[in-house]
Amino acid sequence: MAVHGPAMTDVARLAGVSHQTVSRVLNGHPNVREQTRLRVRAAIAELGYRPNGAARALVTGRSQVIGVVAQNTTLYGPASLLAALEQTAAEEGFAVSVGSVRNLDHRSISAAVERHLAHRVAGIVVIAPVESAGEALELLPKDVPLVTVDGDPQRPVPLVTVDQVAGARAATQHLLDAGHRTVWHVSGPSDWFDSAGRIEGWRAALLASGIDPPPLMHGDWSAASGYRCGQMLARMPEVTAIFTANDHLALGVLRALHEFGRRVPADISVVGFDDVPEAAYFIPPLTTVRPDFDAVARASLQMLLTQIESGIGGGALRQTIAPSLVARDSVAPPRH
Amino acid sequence: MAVHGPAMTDVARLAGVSHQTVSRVLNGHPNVREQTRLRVRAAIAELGYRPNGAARALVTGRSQVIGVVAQNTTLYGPASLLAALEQTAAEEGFAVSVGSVRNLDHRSISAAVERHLAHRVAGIVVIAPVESAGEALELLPKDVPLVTVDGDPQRPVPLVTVDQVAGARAATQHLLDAGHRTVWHVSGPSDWFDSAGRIEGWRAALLASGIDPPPLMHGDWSAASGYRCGQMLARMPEVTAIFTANDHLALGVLRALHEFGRRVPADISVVGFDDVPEAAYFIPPLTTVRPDFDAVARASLQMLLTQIESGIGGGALRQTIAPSLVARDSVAPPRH
DNA sequence: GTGCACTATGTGAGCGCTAACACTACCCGA
DNA sequence: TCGGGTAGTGTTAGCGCTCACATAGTGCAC
Repeated sequence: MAVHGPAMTDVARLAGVSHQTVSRVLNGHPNVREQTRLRVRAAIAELGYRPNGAARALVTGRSQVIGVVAQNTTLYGPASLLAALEQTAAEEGFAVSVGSVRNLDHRSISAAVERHLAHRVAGIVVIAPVESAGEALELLPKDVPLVTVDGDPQRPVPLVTVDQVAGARAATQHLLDAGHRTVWHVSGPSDWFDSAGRIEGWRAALLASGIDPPPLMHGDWSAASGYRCGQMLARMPEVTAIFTANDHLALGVLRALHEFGRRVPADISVVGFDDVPEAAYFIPPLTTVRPDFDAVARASLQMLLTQIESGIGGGALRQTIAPSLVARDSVAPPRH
Repeated sequence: MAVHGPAMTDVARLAGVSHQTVSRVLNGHPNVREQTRLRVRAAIAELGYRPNGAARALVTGRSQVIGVVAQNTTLYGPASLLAALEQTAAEEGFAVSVGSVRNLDHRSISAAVERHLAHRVAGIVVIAPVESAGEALELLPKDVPLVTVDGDPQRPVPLVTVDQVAGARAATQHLLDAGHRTVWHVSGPSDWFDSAGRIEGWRAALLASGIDPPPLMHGDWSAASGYRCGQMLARMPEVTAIFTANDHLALGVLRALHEFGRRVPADISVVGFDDVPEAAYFIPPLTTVRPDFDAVARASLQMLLTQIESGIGGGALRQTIAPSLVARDSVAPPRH
């Protein structure tokens, strides 16, 4: 099938040069006469020549592909990150190959990475938001450029992450500033670093104001679990402010409060995290924390490219992206 | 950098056979003695040998990679589709390379496809929900396996699509069955086939009941546009039933209705489309239409693999996946 | 002019693999 | 007994490209 397109030698013949000169033009080498360069380009255009990435990958040992390992690319955060990563990579001339995994356990991660290595990817980005992923990463070959996103801050692996702690602190402080005596927290799954960071920031903000944190409510990112937690919180008259670990949890909480007749923000204020596009259209519009996924993508790709170019695998760089608070209508002072 | 791993010859040497025998074992060829096969496998395991995909792609002219072209992989539909596609492809031993594009115009699509072709992908899946994408596809080389998802039903290109018409008809009929005199529709962007199909289904259901369709409200998939349309609909006392082209539009509509004091479903019933995970936690829980993304992914991959194996590029197959209605609390009979 | 740096281009090898074919046993029926 | 299949394996030739090196041409100091 597939009539093989023209190869470099065909271009060379048409342009009246050697294949090597064509290669030089393609790779932007100096020491090619302007006139020759033009002739080669013309031949490329005329033949519709397209360089064969596989051949290049074979000889250089690296393809212009970046492998991404992620778990649930349907969630808003991972999906945004993936899209941003792809966009940024494309600008740098890299393609992105996705290897999604069902679980972020040792075996799954290793298998996904192996698959990427078989294709000789130039580097790998692992979106590894849970504890179990960390172990796998340390056992990986050290000679392949690797960056983790939202991974374990404790591990000696290059890491780019949203500053969960700062974001959560800002959210909590925002509620305290509005006059609330304390802030309740509906968290994400306990094994996610994102959750842990948000819990930590929430706790820190309260402690900094001399407030003893109230009991933590555990959710799992889903609106369903937010709803369940919301049903409990709605029945507690002393609750006036809730910070949820993401917007979907907030949605569930909002509905539970609505059902119990607790008005937001008149009776209870709510702050979310993520700023999903719909957050502005919740009832009421949700005040939330917006992580900058583009910045995360740019930073991780930059880190990866540095490794690729310098030929280093696995330094221990670290970069943190500060999120910003987006104030909407779901926060108001408490009524006494 | 990257210490090159062992090659096939290394395995061959260790196993005491020729590299060709190793190749045969790897590719599951017959005519290899069981004992030899075992010896080779042992050598592979001992060396941690991993076949070089680039070399294979070079010689066969096709890599074990499927390219996907999509626009906005942050939207729930495309994201789900992409994830499902990746999952299914992995099961078949294929990797998925994403090439997202900003616009679905001729040039962008072609460029993305070109990028995939440069990597000699085995096949391409284009998620091409708008008119302008169609043109680009017809001009593509005919010798590369290609499947479009949610594309133009009119074009002679293999296509897998959700049955938008049937879904919309079911949604509309569901509202009529509840006793509503007519159903208003907030549509998606007019250049999307998904929109067109949903409009068609809505119209067909009304006409089948002898109802003259009311004016169409144009949205753009976003909650923001749903909100704007909702503000108009909320002020029209005769409106008792609304079908929105997706759940996010419904969310915007719900908020607008809420602000105007129109209760859902007591005063107005609403039905969405997509069944995003949060739909069950809208206020009230949203009745909606659920497309089966997994089925779409499976069907398109199957179609692609058939082409790849048979060496045919571009037949004109067509497959339609029926969506299902998910009834929740946002629909009730009208009050007289 | 000779030597030498420097630019512009060509030549040859080989990356790791598969496809085509060659070769060696061995078994079988005539 | 011998021709001819067939299972199991080896040999060779590239796929299209980059890298290292070889070669020609140019400018310039001595």
